[in-house]
Amino acid sequence: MQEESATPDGQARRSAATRARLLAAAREIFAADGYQAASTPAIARAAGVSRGALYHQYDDKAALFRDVVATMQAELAERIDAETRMLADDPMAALRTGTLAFLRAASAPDFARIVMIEGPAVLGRDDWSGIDRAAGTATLRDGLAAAMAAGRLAPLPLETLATVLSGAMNEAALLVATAPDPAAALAGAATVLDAVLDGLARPANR
Amino acid sequence: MQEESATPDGQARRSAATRARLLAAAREIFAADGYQAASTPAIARAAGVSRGALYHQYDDKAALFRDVVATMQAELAERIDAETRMLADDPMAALRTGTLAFLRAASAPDFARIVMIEGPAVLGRDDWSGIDRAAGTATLRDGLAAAMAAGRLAPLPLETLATVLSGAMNEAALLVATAPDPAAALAGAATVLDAVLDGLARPANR
DNA sequence: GGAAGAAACATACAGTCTGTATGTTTCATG
DNA sequence: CATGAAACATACAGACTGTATGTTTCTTCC
Repeated sequence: MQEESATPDGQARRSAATRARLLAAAREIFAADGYQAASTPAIARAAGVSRGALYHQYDDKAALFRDVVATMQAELAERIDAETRMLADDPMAALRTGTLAFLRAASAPDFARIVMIEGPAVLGRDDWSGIDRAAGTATLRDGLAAAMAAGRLAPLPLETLATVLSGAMNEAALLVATAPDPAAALAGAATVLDAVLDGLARPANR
Repeated sequence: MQEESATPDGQARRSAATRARLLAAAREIFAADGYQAASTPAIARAAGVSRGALYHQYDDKAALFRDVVATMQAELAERIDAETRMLADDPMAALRTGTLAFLRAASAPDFARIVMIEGPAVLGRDDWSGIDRAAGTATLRDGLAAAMAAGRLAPLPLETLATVLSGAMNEAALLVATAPDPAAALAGAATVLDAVLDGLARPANR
């Protein structure tokens, strides 16, 4: 039933393999050099394919970058989902756990630079928001909706709240990513974000 | 005693004039096309100077962009300062007023794109944070420190709190900037941000 | 007031990159 | 196995950035 590990032989497999090589190489080079300084010759060389193969698989450099961003966002969402799935009955606990999981994953240097710093600039704010809403913020929005429905969270416009909190969490992750002492920074960021959530929380019986 | 309007004649005035022309032209073109697509030939042409003049005044394209960002940040900080200066005795009111002033100013399309979206990507996160800390976030941090000192705000690590709230406010401004109904979006964003601040507030007598 | 030096500006050039156009190999299919 | 298409490789045109070199304008000092 799985479609990924089924190793579809032939051209499909060939294409998938080069795309995978390009994705891995691009991710590394984009993270190290930034979008603008990452040249397509360098990426193709690192991937072990020609530049022609790159332009056959992707419309342009931005499309390759977009695929990298979408892949990383999907990986992150999956990871957070896995950590919060078992907490469906306690929405506030799920939010707190999800926040911590997000901080840990999103503060990885490559994620911070590629997805959060360069993503909006390269893809444009709208396109980037679409990817983010489909992956990262979706999880957050669902969590907030659940908490609000359970009366554990102050009633506020959901989309706006999700966006604002997402911004706060992104900035916190970037802070952790560049901190000299990441562990301490992560603890501090978690404390502040928990305080923000607490401030918006409502007691269980009301 | 004024040094700006004193029209320093000669070469200093000549340089200042070309820099001003370049700044204005660059601001417009960066806002319209983005950093990457904004070519130095186009900027020089729009400013009415040669490309040589541009490279004489600035080390490279990024330095010109940096000057644009710093100028816009300084303008914003000055504007917020002016609106909150008279509220020094009520720190929470100053924070709320400042938030609204920030949302109004930072949701201008050119500010959103140049300073908030492209700034970190072009200048690098650290350099951008330095400019932001010197201008925008400084005002916020001072306001938070005052409120905390007065016991009106939950005691939290100041720098982290300022960064996190700054992220929330930036994201809110971007939301307003691209909203179909900016007035409504601004009201919603202000409501959410006020709720966040309220959640962190402490009663006056304690 | 004029000559020497520096600052501001303009032009020309080298190197690199992006995206496309054209050619070649590998695979699918009847 | 021959035909067509997909995947890949190479060659090319156009554009841009940053620098090097040349010219004009101002300053300064004798």
